[in-house]
Amino acid sequence: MSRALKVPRHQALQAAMLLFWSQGYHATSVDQLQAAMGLQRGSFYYLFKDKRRLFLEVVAAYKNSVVERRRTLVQGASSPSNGVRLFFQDILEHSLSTLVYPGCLNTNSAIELGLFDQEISSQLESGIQTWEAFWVETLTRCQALGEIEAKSDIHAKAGLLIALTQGLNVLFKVHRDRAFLQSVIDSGLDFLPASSRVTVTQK
Amino acid sequence: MSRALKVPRHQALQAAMLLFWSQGYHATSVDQLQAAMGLQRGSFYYLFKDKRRLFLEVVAAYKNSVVERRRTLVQGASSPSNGVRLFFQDILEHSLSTLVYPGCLNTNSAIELGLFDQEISSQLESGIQTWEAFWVETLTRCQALGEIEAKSDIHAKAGLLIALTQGLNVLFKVHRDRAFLQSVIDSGLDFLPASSRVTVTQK
DNA sequence: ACTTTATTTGACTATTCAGTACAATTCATC
DNA sequence: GATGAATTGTACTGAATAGTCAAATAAAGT
Repeated sequence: MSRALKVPRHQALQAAMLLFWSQGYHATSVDQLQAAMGLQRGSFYYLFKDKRRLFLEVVAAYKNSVVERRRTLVQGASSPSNGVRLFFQDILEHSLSTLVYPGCLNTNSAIELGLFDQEISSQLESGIQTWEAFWVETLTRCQALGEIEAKSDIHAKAGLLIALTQGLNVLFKVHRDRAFLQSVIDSGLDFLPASSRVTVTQK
Repeated sequence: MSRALKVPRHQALQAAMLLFWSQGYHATSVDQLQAAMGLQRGSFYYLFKDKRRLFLEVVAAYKNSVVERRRTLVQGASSPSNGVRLFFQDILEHSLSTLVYPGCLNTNSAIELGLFDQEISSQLESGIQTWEAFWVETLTRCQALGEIEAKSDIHAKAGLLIALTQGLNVLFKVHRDRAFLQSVIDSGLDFLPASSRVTVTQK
């Protein structure tokens, strides 16, 4: 029964994600969203209830695409500390390659929408906490392998990685200079063993 | 000749600053601004041309109040490295004491308004660059006094301080736990001599 | 072919928004 | 206390906004 969707939901969500990412929540109108998603007014509201709900879905979609991709990148690295370095390398490449989708949709939105909406905020905050937990886990693996000192405060370092991630988003606005940004990253990661130590590969 | 202003300009600007700071640019309407500033429609536009121009003035006012205060704090410290620590201590106190004006108006706005307005963006970016230059200068003084290693990459560390500042803004959203935040700051500043080394005071 | 149900369409509403117009008011100066 | 420019109050405009609705359409099952 019934008729197929003209535009697949995931595709429409992806378009909305890019728009919110590049412009923020308030600066993005339903008209713009519609157009980018290839939907008419009615379909938009039929499919996504309203702008606010759409945004919540977009945040979830962001988690399942961008965030998951980076998580996989870290986990697939030859060692946890190389995973951390790869993560920041990926951020660097991403940011140098686009002016349009700067930083992280999650944290950008957390800053823009701080007190604006309870549900949205808590969604965004949970995204940040997820990262933090992931860093704690990754750094614990580093520690177990002796890649960082046993006495290191893992939670503090995890917080520092979050801070570095977000801090880079701001630096990118001012410097599009790879060498400089690389030096900031290296400096921030100097508690890790010197880069790309080749670890024992599996037979 | 003529009549005095009902509300002094600096006072109106201060009110506008707090509103923009807590809500961001787009989420703040002229109606709200008017009300907070104690002005009627006509006076608002008479005194501040329009919302956009007001915002530019607010950014300038922010520089002359909040930013200058912190700069003075750093410069008045017993040593440059203690100045850096004092700066982050001040940020920590500020953030723990208010939920309403989170982070830095300057960088928050840079993120919200990235591609929205050329003039505003370049104003905000110059604010970031000013800080960076200030950190370079401060760290150079540290180096001259032997507080940090001679071979340290000052520019990278300056970038790191900017990143740490901004990164904390995001962490504050999730953790209002002094001990944790303090540990992140300490961890980020561990290239400085251990805190509050009492330096030779002037006679 | 007909019915059912999901989707699409585009016109419509009501509200909020930034910004304007201009008359009324105030007050330092003459 | 009259003058006139600087300030204020308020009603207005037009554009953009988010969101609604009901009729039109397409597919799938009977």
